Amino acid sequence: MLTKAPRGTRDVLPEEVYKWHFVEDMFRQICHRFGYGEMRTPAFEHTELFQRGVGETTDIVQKEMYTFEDRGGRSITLKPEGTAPVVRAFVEHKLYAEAQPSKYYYITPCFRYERPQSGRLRAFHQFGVEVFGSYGASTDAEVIAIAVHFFNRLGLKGLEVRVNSVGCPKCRSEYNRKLKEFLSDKLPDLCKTCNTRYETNPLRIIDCKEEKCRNVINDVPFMLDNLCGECKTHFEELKAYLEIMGIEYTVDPRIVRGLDYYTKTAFEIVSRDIGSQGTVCGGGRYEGLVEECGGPAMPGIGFGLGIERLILTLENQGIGVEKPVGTDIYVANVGERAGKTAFGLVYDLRKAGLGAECDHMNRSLKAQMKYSDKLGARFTMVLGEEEIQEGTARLKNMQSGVETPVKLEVEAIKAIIMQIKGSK
RNA sequence: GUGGGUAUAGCUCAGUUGGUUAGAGCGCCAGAUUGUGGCUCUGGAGGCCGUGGGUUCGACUCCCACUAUCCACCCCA
Repeated sequence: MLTKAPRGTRDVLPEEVYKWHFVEDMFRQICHRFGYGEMRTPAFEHTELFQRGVGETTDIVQKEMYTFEDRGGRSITLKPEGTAPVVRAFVEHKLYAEAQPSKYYYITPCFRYERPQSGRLRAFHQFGVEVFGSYGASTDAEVIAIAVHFFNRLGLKGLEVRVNSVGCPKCRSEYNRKLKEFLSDKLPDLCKTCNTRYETNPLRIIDCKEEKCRNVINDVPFMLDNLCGECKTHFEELKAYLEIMGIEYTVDPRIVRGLDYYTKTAFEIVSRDIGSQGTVCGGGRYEGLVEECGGPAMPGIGFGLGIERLILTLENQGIGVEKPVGTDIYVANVGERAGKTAFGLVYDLRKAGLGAECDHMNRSLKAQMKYSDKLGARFTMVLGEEEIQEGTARLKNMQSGVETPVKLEVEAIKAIIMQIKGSK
């Protein structure tokens, strides 16, 4: 136990963390370009926020939350998703008083108690964006565009954008009635979870994967075909805006997000390269959530994007991320006095902004050379009595093997190294 | 919560119908004449064979349980 990370969690070690840096930097850059500001919220919130926000009938709230009582007797929950906390912060800081729309992005860990499998962890990470205050479908399209552009910039291929509309409270209750009517005499043919759904959330039945249910669902009326005028217009506009940007998509009337708060637009972006948990990005519009969380009646729209799934897709598509070279120069030493000199020089080089390294293991020169090679150092310099006496040494370019004489001064060494780095 | 697979060195994996000192490749460390890496060669360190029971003269090998892990369902990112 002591030496094992808890089930469903993973360590990201230095040998792969550069991939995380790469996607994080890219995501930040793109969000800033689209006019989104970063929001950081705590890893945990009051349990009630998720019960109200995510919805009592959802699997997440019913059986997947990490909930505990803190020492002050409060019920606390590790965040299972990113939207509710951002909504809470938006309301708490009265950001609705600012000029609208308000646009935010976040990078956050999330926690859900589930059976781990490929692309599914108990502690995982999400990129996300949320926009508040805009009813227009152009906003929905912009949000989708962020994700699409992000994936394109990373060089991902074969991702499919699927869009749907799940209607608003008005047309959905109408539709639910129609749906229940349609299903009323078919209940015995549905699975047991769907029989529960029939009462709690009939919309979810059309998303069921059970064989027996699918047969029934085949000619079920879709929400998409029963939208009210407003929702219908909104969906048509969304598609038009996507076309303006040249974003390819498919309409999938079966998309039903598992979070209760979605209205109108629901979408997902799916990868075929990472096994059965293929949804890399999922989101939609939520017009009642801000009010539900104690704020003014104000719409929102956003998405969550799974970072582990994203990196999995990257790897499975063979997209290499260049591993940054950390060590510009390795200073090897021969003899004890040289060891001290090298140690001091390395500190000076680091202060001057270079990645520098020296021996800590009392190794032979040969072993130090090997080590320098393993570090991937751009240059290696050997310091011995002779070099110290003369105040000059040779800088060996580890790729070409060429040695260049250089004065033992930080600026002189840096000049040569920067020349090579700059040309890369 | 349900189902299936797997568990041997740091990593990837061999391991005979159960038989005595458990192997390989990679990695790590050290050497191959004086102060120079990558290739090659030699040597070395490193295993409660996931944990606990059972069968047996004897278990890495067979049986059971537990745990972990992987994959799928479910759900979702």
